[in-house]
Amino acid sequence: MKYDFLKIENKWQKKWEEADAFAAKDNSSAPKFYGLVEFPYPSGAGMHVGHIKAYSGLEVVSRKRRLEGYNVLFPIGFDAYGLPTENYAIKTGIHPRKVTDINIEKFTSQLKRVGFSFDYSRTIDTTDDKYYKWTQWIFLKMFENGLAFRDKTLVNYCPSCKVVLSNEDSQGGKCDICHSDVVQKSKDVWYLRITEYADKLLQGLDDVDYLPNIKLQQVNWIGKSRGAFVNFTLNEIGEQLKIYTTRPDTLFGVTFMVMAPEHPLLDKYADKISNMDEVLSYRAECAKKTEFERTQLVKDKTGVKINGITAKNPASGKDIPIYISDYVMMGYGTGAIMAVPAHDDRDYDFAKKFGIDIVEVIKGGDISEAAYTGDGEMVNSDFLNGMDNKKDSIAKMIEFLSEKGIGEGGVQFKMKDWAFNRQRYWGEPIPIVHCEKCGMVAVPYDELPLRLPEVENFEPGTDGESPLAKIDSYVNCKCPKCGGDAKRETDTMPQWAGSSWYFLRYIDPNNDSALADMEKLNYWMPVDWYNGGMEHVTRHLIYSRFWHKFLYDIGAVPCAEPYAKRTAQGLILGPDGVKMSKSRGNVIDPNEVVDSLGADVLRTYVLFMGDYEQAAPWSENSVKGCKRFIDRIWNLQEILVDGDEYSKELSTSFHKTIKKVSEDIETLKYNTAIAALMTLLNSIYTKGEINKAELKTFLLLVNPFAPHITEEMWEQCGFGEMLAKDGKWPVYDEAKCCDSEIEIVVQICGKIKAKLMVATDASKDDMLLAAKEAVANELNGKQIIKEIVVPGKLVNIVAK
RNA sequence: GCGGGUGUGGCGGAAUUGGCAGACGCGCUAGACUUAGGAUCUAGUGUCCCCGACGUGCAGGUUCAAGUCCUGUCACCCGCACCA
Repeated sequence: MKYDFLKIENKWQKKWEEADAFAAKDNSSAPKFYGLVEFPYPSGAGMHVGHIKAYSGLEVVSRKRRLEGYNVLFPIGFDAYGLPTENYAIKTGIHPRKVTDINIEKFTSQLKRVGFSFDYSRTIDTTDDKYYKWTQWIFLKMFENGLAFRDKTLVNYCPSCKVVLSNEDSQGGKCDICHSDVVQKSKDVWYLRITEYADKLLQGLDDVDYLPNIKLQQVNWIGKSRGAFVNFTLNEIGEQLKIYTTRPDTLFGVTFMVMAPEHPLLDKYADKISNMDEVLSYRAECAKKTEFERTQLVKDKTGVKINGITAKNPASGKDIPIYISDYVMMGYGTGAIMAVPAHDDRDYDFAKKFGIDIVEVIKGGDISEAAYTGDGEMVNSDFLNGMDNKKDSIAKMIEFLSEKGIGEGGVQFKMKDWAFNRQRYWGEPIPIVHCEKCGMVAVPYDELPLRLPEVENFEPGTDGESPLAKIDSYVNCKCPKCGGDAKRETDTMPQWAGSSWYFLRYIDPNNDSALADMEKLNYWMPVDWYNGGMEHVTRHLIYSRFWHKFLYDIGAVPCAEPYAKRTAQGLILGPDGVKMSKSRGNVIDPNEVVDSLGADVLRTYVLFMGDYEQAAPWSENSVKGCKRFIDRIWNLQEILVDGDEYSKELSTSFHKTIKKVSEDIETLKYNTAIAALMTLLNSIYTKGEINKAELKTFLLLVNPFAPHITEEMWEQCGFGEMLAKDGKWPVYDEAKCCDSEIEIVVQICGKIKAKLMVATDASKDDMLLAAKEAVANELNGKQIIKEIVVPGKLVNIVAK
């Protein structure tokens, strides 16, 4: 009888739903497992095969855990605020709320058709006011604690999307949404002081089990460096110019200084600078450059010498010139540097171009040719001379600076504060009121959620103003503090807000008095295993860890780190080996695969196609292999015989496979787990029959990958009503994992000469004896020099 | 430039501590069944000068034994990028 996958998959999806088969229990004494997958943005295009792969990994783990007796929380939700929906609304005039609801419904039905065992009763939607009430609550807590603040600074601005972008959203100088060039613009923006948590975010990595490359990316992103802050006296005005350096050992080699073009000291002492007009025009030129242009012109240094102000090298006492150049950024360190051309490539290029002295202070290179950035013995450095630059001179110099009161050791981070507002409609309203008398005032907690008002026109203003600014009834309000006339903040939060704490809400999705109940948090947190895309490792993952650490500090959550373990899946490429994209026309629609081959085949294939963590191309042919696998499982019913224990012939294979599959699922090696199941299936067909005990185990092992067919066969064979309810994950006996006899290889000088069977527990001597007998002819007349015996593997005889 | 990763048949990919390279799947070849086969089943399938030799990007090295360890080198991919 042919396997009617459409009918049977539908049948079990309904049964699971009716039986609430995958609901997590809140008051359970069973051990818990919290598996988390990155919740999707419900785009109009519907699900992508990438989603299937991302969810299938932990889906398999979750199903296995349930069979092992765990109380499993495996939830799903929707990260529904964001630009695509808003842009669609602008284009079509359909309200984003409506678009979002339609898309969520579409996604949900697609997820269910794949048979994912999510607990749908806990589904959350970040745009639901019951949810964003708590997003706003967290924001207010941060505001209260001085972590949310407003500042006028240069921001990354996308002229096309008309929004301010965070550094994370404008990597490479391109807008993350529309990919046009980002420009620098001075604007009043909201920031979250994530830098305050830089050290905690770094240290926390020691306590979690993330893939090494994920950790590393976070470490690099946080970018901690050790060095020193040094004050250089400006001769003509007596003021100090503070710099940051990681190389205090080279202080004697400082022959000039460079300030960022935007440095505020320039404006303060404009009257002392004789060529201020030149300075201003250079500054204007830099502001016009996009981030992209600034990084493109890496080689060619530009700058202007500041006439009228010089600095004093605090070590050598020499007077040195000051320049401005856009190779120094206002956003890192202090916005000014000490330049050591002999030992820094950039300073070297600049000095060569502007004809500045180059003084060697570390031996080892040829500074007439290039900067020497290696280590070596200190020279031309007074009290440091003769020392090793790495070992002693840094400490010595910092000591010298502290004594003189002109500097101290310190650290810097590459990570910047998080620009936390967007001039857009479809986002969480920032619950702040601007009052002329009281300044910025928080909306009282009991007025949350501050609901997003209805608007006619979602288009942002040309001046980068939020659409909310056009709604007088929203903007004009009373100050919660003094009761006087005030205006509401009209910017909204960025998309990353709602996703920064969603995993907490799954634990208690309907709570109206707290973001989640503490007792439940205590039971479920932390997330035991979080899987998602590599692309979120520097943004979402850092942001959410930051929020969580803050919530921990104010006592709202019970643990310091949200995710105990984090993994990432590789991309599914198009059949042409290139990243799937609509424009390339190489997109595979998971729904079509479900329709034509079935959900079990789709699920199995995305895990079988290659290394889970590596990118792999979709293959229309290969997927058929998984279809055959599923069909062959169905046909096992034709060779089913009675029997309540494993047959002699297959016992070892079963124990081995249970072991292999159990272990591989825990280490993301789904491809080899499935391969082992295929191998076992082949052995069964070779034998020609399978007994009930064997089939039961086989169905259980396959169930996490292909739940529908295994449920159906479970029922038909009378093993029980529902595998998901009454199945128990099979156990193996280590002692039964190997046969009594094993094949070993006999080598002479490393070349294979024979293969033979020996008892698994044969001694080294027995093995050697058997081996010598097997290759007696070859050894004739030769002198044996060495004999190597590896139990259970091989015998190698070295002979001349 | 810096950091990380990957190079294995026609393809996707397997290979505990160094111990039979190519598991499993696709594709391909031949056969069976069939009105038919893009269904199913059976057998075969790294290469070549095929009783033997050669084979894991390339060149060396260590070892009884190297895909795995060491040195050098090339190519591709990803992340960051004038971070002082």
